[in-house]
Amino acid sequence: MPDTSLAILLDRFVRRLHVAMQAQSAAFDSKRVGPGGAIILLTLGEIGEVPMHELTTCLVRDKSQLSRAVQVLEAKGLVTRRQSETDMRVSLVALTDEGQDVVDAHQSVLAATIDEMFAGLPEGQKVQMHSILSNLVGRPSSEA
Amino acid sequence: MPDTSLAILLDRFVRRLHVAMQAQSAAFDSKRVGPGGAIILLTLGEIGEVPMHELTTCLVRDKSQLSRAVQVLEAKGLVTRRQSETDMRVSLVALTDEGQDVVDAHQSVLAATIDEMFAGLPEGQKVQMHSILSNLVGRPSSEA
DNA sequence: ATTAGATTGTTGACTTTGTCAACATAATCG
DNA sequence: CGATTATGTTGACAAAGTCAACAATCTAAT
Repeated sequence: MPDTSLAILLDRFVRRLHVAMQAQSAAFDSKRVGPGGAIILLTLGEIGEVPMHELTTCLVRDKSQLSRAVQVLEAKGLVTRRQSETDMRVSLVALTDEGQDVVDAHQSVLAATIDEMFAGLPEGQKVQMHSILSNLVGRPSSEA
Repeated sequence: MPDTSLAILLDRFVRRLHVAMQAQSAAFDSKRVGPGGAIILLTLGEIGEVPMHELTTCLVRDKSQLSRAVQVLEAKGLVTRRQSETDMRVSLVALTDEGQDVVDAHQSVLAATIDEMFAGLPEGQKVQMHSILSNLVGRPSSEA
């Protein structure tokens, strides 16, 4: 059994989670941030105010992509940006109160959806998976 | 610790795997099928000849998306399509020999890449993750 | 101190993925 | 048979990702 199947299963799981969320999106994504905006907000909710370039390594996405996405979130009043005082280049992104509300809404639905997917299987597998993933990518692990 | 972090870690892992593969793609993706084509071919390699609609449930993607993607793969000579004899609507998709070669190439690189990502952590976590994912989405699980 | 180089973030232009509705054909079921 | 449902294709679009160029700023070497 090649590792390939792990990749396939992984893709399938992610995809299922994705469609499950999309199916409910009308009900909870009041600000219409979509999956793309949601992951940014959720990340900000976890790590607090961060410079853009740290966001790009956290989310493993191109800086241009995040630059634009954050602009949209800012326009919706969900995040703020301010210039760092020690380095004029970096702009620090943080959730607004309104952004935090969106995070809360997404979190509860997401948690429920994940719980449901894990519902049928042996206790503790969710925690186990969390632990493995945490080992895999929990740390920055930049190879630069 | 909300389940949200599981989703974030999951996204990060998938993304890392993705960029790791992309970084090597020039070296092994000789037919330029890209990630989108690759997952189709790999799936076909695992389950053999299947009707289109089964592919869509396996890959959890829109039928239109797969319809077009398969057309491209067919044009490249990597898959064949033939009409089912028992149901004139369904078209069965299967790998060609050339398609199998592409699958082999992708599999070895993918397996090596995954191995490397799991390299630092305790033995057996890869198998454990495979098992959990298999429990989660291994079966068709259509709720229709 | 000045200049060469690297870092940070933005923008432009583009490709790939994903989504949704309309449609033609074929099967199924009353 | 006729109504409905399933299968796959196409059109039209939206979202996500990629790559290169750029201005501004910091860093470090001379």
